[in-house]
Amino acid sequence: MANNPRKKNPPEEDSKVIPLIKGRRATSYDVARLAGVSQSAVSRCFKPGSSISGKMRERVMKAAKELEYQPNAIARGLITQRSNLVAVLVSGRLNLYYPEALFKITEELSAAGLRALLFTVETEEDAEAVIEQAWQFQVDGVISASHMSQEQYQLLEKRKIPVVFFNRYFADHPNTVVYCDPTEQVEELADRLAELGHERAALINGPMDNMVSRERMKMSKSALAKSGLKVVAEVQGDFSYESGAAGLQELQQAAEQPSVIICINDMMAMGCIDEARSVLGLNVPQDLSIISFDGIGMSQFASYELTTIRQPIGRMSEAAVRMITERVERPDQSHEKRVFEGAVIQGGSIARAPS
Amino acid sequence: MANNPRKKNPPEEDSKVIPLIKGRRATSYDVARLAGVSQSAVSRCFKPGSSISGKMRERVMKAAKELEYQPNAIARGLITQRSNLVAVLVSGRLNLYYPEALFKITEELSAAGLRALLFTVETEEDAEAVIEQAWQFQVDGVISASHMSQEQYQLLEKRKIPVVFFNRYFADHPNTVVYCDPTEQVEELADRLAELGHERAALINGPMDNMVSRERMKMSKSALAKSGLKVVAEVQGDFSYESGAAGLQELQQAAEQPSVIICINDMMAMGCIDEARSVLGLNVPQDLSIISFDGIGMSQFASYELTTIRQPIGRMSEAAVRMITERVERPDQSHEKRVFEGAVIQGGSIARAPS
DNA sequence: TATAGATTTGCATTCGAATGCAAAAATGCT
DNA sequence: AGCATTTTTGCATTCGAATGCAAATCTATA
Repeated sequence: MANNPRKKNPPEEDSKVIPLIKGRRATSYDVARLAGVSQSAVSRCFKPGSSISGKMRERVMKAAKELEYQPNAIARGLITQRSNLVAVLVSGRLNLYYPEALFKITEELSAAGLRALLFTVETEEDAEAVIEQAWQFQVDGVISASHMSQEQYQLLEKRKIPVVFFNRYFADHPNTVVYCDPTEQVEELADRLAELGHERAALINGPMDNMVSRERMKMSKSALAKSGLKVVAEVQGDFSYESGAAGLQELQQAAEQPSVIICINDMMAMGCIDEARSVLGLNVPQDLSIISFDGIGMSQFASYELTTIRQPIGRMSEAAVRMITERVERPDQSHEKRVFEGAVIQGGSIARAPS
Repeated sequence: MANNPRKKNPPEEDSKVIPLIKGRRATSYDVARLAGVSQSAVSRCFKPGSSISGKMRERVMKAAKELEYQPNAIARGLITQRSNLVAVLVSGRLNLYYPEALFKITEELSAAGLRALLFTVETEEDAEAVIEQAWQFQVDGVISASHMSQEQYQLLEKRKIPVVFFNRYFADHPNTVVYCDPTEQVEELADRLAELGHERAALINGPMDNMVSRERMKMSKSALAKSGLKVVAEVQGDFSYESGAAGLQELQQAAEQPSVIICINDMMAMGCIDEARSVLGLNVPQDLSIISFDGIGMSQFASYELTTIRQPIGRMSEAAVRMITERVERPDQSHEKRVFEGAVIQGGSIARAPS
């Protein structure tokens, strides 16, 4: 093609005027030509903080508007080595708590001038593939609210891609984390349960390969112990509504029956409540108290009104985005772990223990 | 920098060997150098269908593995004019039906070798900004499940960015659409209601600026009329749980009370049921029947067990992705509208009309 | 008005991979 | 083996914006 504005050595034939090919997207060269300035000038106009005179800016902007020019983020990314893309890894299946966080994170990223490249990750094998994809797309950072092995994390570190973990972290490895620690609130609730005369509790846990799940289980047990409640049984679910219902059924087998059940997330608590009411014919909370974790929107629907421990998702999402932008700017700064407190939502799913 | 492998006219100083700078990401040149071949060869190895001998491929791949080389999708996008990015526009706030579709769409895109660039859009002004962003990032296409004005759509068309609408379309403008048409199912349900002795229905509508909402309202009314039911009142909500509850309260003012309420989506139906039971002390379905649209996962929780019309979200998402890939390949092919039927979920939220 | 200093502008190159074309190598055929 | 084909390979250029550096213009001062 001879019609390249940047041809370096056009031996004979000189600068044919290239009409803007109909339908072709305008480039900085097109704008430059129309405004009668250099391409550099156009570039500088679109980069805040560049040295440009008012007159020039005006001329360029006028031409840019006429051609509907917007800088090509791909080309820019190539030269600046910044894609302005952040990979967001979420797990969708089981927990409605993710969408809430996801939308918030996306909005915050957007406000920070970054775009969310969304990946769904259900297993560690998924994570493997996703990490390679993210690497190919030169993402500036990763926000992970899903599965990721330590090796996978280390690979990202080695590649100098900042990672912020959302509600999970590696204890024996420095990392940047946003986290909600509901320990105090669990203790508060355990106290409250003791006051209400409860003595026997059961747990419906989440998957044991999940950190949040393990932590919540641990803190629940120790809080219960501290308040003098006994754990009479525990079963395992997978965070889903169905597994909450199934968990309650399984608990029926226990030698000693609990008067209160701690569900490791809201979704299972809802399954548990529904099963208790509609299958076992129990009244919640009169016959059986239930508490849980997360505080997702649905948990306060009138059918459930869970007494639960809310995570401040909005603030956590904000923090995650702030942390990722900071790490993108200064990759070598030290790691940080931001821990938020939970907040008890006084719902209607606990009551005095039946006598 | 003299250490550029591609320097074109290095007059005196000749090809210094450039050590791979520690930590720098490997490029196709690094791989080429290590394997002792040309950069083109490396490029061809990573492009399926290129003419490459087995021996060469092997050598290159070995070097690539050693350097952990993965092609730079940004650079590739610049030259091929394909970013492999698809903007996905969703509205998060009100309807849990979006996350379900969003995750499915993301997975399908991924399977098709495309990445989802996620944008949350709550208003048409948002859409404006989002469209510019998507344009800057050279997205190959847009899947829109949210607000978008006809002007905005035309702007995208003019820019030759294929758009697939998810559950919305412009009637007087050709466009590519995935859509669920529950007309038959509404008629089926209306018939069923008539059989159950219902005579008076009320509607809780969604926002009138929303097409799905308007269509569902219209088809509900005509189905009810056809089956001989009278619409005694209608109120407007905003798709949210709360607005369903409020809607029911508002309906209490009506001169004639309905024995069945049609909610334009599940979320409002859930609000409506909860309000009926816990505030008005009504039994659903004995005192009041309720039907709705969407068939989101929650609608089948035991507390609700909605009789609703499910959209085949999985198949719709698949179709949306297939359509976007087709339009990316052949931008000038004619528009297509894929209409899926709904499916009645026989829940427990309707019963014989009270006498 | 001349000149030093500050500011603005343009030139040329760069980022990393893809690709048309021609040269080189491999293959088939007589 | 010799020549015509076919297949591989490499060279050079391209995509679009950013930027270091030098040239050009403007401003301030004597």
